[in-house]
Amino acid sequence: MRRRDPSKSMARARVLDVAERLFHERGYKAVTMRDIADELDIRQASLYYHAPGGKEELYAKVIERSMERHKAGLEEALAGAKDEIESQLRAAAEWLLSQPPIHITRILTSDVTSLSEEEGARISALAYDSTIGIISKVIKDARKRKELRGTPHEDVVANAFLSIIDGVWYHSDVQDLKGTKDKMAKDMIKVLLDGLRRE
Amino acid sequence: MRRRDPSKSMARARVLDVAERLFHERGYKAVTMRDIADELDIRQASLYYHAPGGKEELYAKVIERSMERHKAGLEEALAGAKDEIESQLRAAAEWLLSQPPIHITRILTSDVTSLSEEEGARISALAYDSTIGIISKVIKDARKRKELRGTPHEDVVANAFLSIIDGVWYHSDVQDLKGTKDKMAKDMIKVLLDGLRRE
DNA sequence: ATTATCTATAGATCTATAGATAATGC
DNA sequence: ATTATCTATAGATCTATAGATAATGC
Repeated sequence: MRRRDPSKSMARARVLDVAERLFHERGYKAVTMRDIADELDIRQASLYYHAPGGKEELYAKVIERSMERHKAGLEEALAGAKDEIESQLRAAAEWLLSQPPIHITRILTSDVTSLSEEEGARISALAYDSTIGIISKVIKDARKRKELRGTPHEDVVANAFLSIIDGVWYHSDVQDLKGTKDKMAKDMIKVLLDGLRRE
Repeated sequence: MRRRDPSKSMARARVLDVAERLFHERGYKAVTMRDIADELDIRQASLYYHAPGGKEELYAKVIERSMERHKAGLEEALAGAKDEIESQLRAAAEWLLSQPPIHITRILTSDVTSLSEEEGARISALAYDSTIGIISKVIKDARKRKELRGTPHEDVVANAFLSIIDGVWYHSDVQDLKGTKDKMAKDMIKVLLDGLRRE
């Protein structure tokens, strides 16, 4: 059984890593194949050895991998948390802050509009399921346990939660804010939860 | 005194309106001069009569105008509100929901990185001052009045507030959620404030 | 033979300019 | 003359393919 699948090689993984970082940072259209090749210190054309499907397929593969990792990471974090909303959101935040920011709103509102309709719909659904959908369910379940009041809609709360994490990343990057990202996230979760608990 | 400044004409205003809508919706790189011209039903080259400075300058002008309008809109809304945080945030939300979503995070993290360093820094500062900066000050002032507890950092809270408004736009667009945008925003503000009030 | 690069280049797209055309207003 | 378009096109950038080259592993 010869291992000849280039999808398993180290070089291939490096390509995906670099592409993922750039696509997440700047978005689909703002990243060129040359940008990715430059970071890898190879020629632009050489990139097609690892990404024979072209840019759109590379983006799709990158986002798929990233979203599957986030889905697994979030589910694992939640499995390790107590059956209680604060413990769960803290665990989710801890996972999210261990990864670069995902800018999920930009993916859903901007990036996917540059893809084919089919691919865009697929990526949208996957990105939603792996992030907003997971947190949304956590909120829903906490409401079933009567831990939280019944409003606003779970998806809006989940989106707020994820945007807050991205915001923590942004503000800890551009400003020299006292306190770590973890502290900022913890404080912000406390605010969100105290608000959600009032009836 | 002949009025010969094309910046005052109706056609010019239409160009800015269309460009603003597209740039806000998709971001700088995902919008081409042809996209804008197509929407205006003119040839791509004709666009340069109204935008002689080219794409980057058009983007800058569009964002400037949009940000100045938001700054004025927010300040006016706040001036008409009671000297009390809930009234102020509701007024700000009402203004923001009267306008298309701004996706401020995408502007700050993605769009500006495609501009020249100078222009990017200028647009970043302006976008911040006109949105996050305004709300941040509202939070700060409410803390001085002891209406809110002292944590988390105002900018993180302000960013969360604006992201929540964008999220309300997104979820009311893609889903058929019961309840209006205003109701969703009002509920979410209540949550945020109840959380911020606990000490 | 396989893996991973390279050079060269085609073709599409995108930004931008030059100069012509037509309508309107002094 | 001014305003607002148009056609034609240059030049840059971007995606993608073809085919050569070199190193490594059976």
